[in-house]
Amino acid sequence: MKQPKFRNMEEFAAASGISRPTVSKYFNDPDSVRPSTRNRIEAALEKYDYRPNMFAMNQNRKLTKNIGIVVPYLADPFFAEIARNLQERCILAGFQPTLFSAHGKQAFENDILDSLRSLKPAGVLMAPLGRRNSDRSEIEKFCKDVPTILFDSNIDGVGEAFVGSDNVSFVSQTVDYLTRTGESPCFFEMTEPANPNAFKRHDAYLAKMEQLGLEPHLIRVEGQGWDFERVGYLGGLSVLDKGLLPTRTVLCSNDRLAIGFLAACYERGVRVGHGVENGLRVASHDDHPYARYTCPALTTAAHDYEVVSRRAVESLFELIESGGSLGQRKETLVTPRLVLRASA
Amino acid sequence: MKQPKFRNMEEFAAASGISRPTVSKYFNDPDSVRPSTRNRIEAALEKYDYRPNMFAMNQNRKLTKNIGIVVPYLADPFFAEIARNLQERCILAGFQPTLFSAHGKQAFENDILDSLRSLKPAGVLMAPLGRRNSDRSEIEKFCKDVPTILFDSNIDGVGEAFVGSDNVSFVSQTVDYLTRTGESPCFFEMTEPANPNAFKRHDAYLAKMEQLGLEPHLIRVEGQGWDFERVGYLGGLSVLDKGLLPTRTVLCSNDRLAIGFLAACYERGVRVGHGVENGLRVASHDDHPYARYTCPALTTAAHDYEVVSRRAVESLFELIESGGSLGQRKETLVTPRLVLRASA
DNA sequence: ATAAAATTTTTACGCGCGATAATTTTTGAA
DNA sequence: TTCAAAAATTATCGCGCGTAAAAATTTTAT
Repeated sequence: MKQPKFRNMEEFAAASGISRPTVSKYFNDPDSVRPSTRNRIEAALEKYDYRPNMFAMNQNRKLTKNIGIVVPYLADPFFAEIARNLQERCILAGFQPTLFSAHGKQAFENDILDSLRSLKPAGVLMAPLGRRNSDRSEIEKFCKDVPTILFDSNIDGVGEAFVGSDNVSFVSQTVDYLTRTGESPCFFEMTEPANPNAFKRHDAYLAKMEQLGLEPHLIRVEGQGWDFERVGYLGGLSVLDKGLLPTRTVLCSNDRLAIGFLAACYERGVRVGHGVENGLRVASHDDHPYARYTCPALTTAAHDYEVVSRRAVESLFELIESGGSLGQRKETLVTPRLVLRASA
Repeated sequence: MKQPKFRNMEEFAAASGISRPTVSKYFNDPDSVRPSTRNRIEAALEKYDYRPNMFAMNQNRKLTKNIGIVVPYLADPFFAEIARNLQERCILAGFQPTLFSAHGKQAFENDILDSLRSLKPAGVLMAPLGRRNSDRSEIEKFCKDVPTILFDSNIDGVGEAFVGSDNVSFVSQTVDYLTRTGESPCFFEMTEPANPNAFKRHDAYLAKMEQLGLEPHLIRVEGQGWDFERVGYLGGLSVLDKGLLPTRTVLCSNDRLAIGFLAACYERGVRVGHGVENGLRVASHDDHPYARYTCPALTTAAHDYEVVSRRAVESLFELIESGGSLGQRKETLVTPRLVLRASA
């Protein structure tokens, strides 16, 4: 059984036989004290179980050990997964990450920026709602105050760096694959996407088709918000019922749309799959955690979650160590990899 | 354009013509000052844009406005959805929620408790990893220090109250429905579930079958961790290939298992659906956000997210207002509702 | 109008820790 | 052993705000 807790650092320092400023230094950075004293402090820590008051700690520190992680929509498993990854890396580096989700709404995103300011974070990792949905001027102001790395979705010139997957490569790989193995695809997308990467993929599809000397076909379905599966499902039903598919190969802008589209195909009895007689081929982008459990399993281009999150955190630490400015805004694009499954 | 920010409350108070202690009172509880002075402060707030330093604020306050929300696994859309719901409610009530995920690991869960202590939260909403996976004694100690409401998964006697869905009712409804519309189901589950509700559902299945005078059949598949879809998929393949299904009606312990199982059925060409010739019927529990996009769409019993989150937050506020103890530990079980789709 | 009640102002202290400067001790190399 | 560099100690402030008590003011009731 451990000693009753101390009321403050003074008492703990006394009990461990070290002066308070040294203990304070230790908590700020354990490596900043001599190994022998570090051991003594850690021995006392084992014995007595004391934790500094984080409010008092952060009040006067120029730089806290807090890190903010902001995602646009946490109920999207893609963001849940990458947020988990980022959090773990921050903790391992001795920081204390706090997770925020804008839940798809600009008002929340702005509220989060306010909350973040009062956290006085050493740095922020932010995946914004995107160019069209974020309040650019607010985010810009925020990035002037707080060292911020954008990830997943870029806003030109905002933040000290950007790390994300290469949307052009996503589309290029899938279109290439589909074209080589059969008919080239039409592109299934939302008319008003919530996800900003959708625009880049749209452009990349048109460019790639032009490069290949092929005629592009866009299938644009109605719907807004973040309920992509629903949009893909309803749009899919409508497209199938009206016979609007210009090709038998469909490339969806993202996996969540594809999940809905495949559900629509199943419901209408439309067969889907690579090598399926008279079947549709369906492919997509992201490698959503559920992409391998669709029917049939989804051929898609996969984010390299591991590399994206590692690079983002590395960039942030570099930024923090540099004192808040990197001089040059750096954009890192991680190359996705094609994952072949049964759907195309 | 707003004034350059003030360095502290003193300056803001001076600029707004109110004394600092009164301003302090206002930030602690806007209703504790006279309406006329409240208006004056809020007018100044509009004009000058000042926010109190949250670290200095919380340092001496006995009770902060912080609320901790802890879930076992944020990448599970069920928890993502309910966390979102809880967060919104807390914000509306003027609290500042902070979200934590244990990522399925006991060590993380314990770390979170430590972080929470130093947040000095007014209260905590916690969905623990569960009786078998949580460190009961640690959570118990924590609940003694911090007013805590458990939700989703109960640990007997721990916390001031529990709010969750009624697992018995889940199973009772699905078994009843399946039995009335055809053959009664076998029960598809994991041998070592990560999710504690699985045990309750297991027991409820056996009890229900006994009550109906029917013979229960358990199909228990190997696998551990939180990758339920994978477990359901691999287990499904194995069961189908070995012809181990005792009945043509399968009730899965939860939707994520069912998603994997349905993928296995699809891959093996096993037809599934209500009214499908020679088809399997598959049903489940939770109404996972993706349950309507499986192939076929999943018949399931649905959590009432809305009610569970509302009740949990209500209980917490009651607990906070009562000063940290309700006297009697209250357990609230919300009744799920059957959602009929194509799979059964 | 006057007394009583409610609210605000004034004044002052303390919280727990970060930070600094001056002093003393320890370390490690010559 | 000697001495300079490195580290720890002592002493002392200040941060921004909560909080408490007493005095002054405003509001409400009579």
